[in-house]
Amino acid sequence: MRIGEVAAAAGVDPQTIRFYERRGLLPPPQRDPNGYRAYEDPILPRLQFIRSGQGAGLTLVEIATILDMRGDGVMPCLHVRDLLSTKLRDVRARRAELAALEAELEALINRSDGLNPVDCTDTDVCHIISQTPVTKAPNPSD
Amino acid sequence: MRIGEVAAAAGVDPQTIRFYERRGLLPPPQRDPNGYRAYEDPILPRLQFIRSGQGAGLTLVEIATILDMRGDGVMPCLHVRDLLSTKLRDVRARRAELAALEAELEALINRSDGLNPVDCTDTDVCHIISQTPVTKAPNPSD
DNA sequence: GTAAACCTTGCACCCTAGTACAAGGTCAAG
DNA sequence: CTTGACCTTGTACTAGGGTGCAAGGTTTAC
Repeated sequence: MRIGEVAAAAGVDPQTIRFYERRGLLPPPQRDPNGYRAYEDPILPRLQFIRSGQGAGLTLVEIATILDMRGDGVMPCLHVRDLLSTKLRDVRARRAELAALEAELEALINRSDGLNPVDCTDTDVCHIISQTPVTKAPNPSD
Repeated sequence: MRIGEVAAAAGVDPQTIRFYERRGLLPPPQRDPNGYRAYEDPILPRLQFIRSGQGAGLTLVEIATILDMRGDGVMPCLHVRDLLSTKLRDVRARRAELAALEAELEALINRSDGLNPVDCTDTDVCHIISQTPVTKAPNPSD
């Protein structure tokens, strides 16, 4: 199979496949005499696995470590459990941060209902925000 | 005040102040004869406002739009309410995504308790993950 | 006079997961 | 023969919020 066929079958862009190869998630394939990449069927489950890993919130680097263990003949199960547990902790922590931010935003919006624009002072760029506690709330798209 | 004093007073790095200036969050200050930035006192509440905005989950670009409105003599209150409402929607959506991911991770981990490493097949890089639905769950650090 | 501590500019780099583009090679159809 | 669709490589770019470094100028303390 050529890269375009693989890409179409997996639902990704050919560029993404080359990108995964550079990142070590896909092994360098055989080449046709003209230099085109020539893939074997097992590439498809491998791409599927990468997507599943992403679905579980793993980064490409983390997925690569799993793939590398398999490549070295090591069962990655325990490593995967570790990764997933860590990820779960991260997700919970992030959710808690976002819950705090959500409450903060609600409070700000509610409070702004009672404020009048004319009360804005110059030093106080905007009185809706200027009372906000300086907690290090990361951006929602962080 | 020189940049180092402002930085110390605001609790940020001098480089950060220059960075904010380049990004349009701080106006280009006066210069001493030697070329050093010479700040006036109002720089401090402005830096404070930036930190408050960040605490409310706003990006530097969003904070800059608020500051620009004030600079143009426009009351940014309505704009700020819009930003905060949008941000609140984003945060809620992100929280929902993370809740789904959390449930997914819990399911994966629970299921892995009943799995035996020897059941891993070759195509199935790791049977814990390979059943994961391919939902586009962004990474928790997104 | 000299060393430390400050200031200036501009540029590169970090992270993630790609996407876009340029310049060229290859292959099949008409 | 040419057009179009495919392939190759390498490079740069995106967002976000800075951080780090190099190479130089200035000021302060001793």
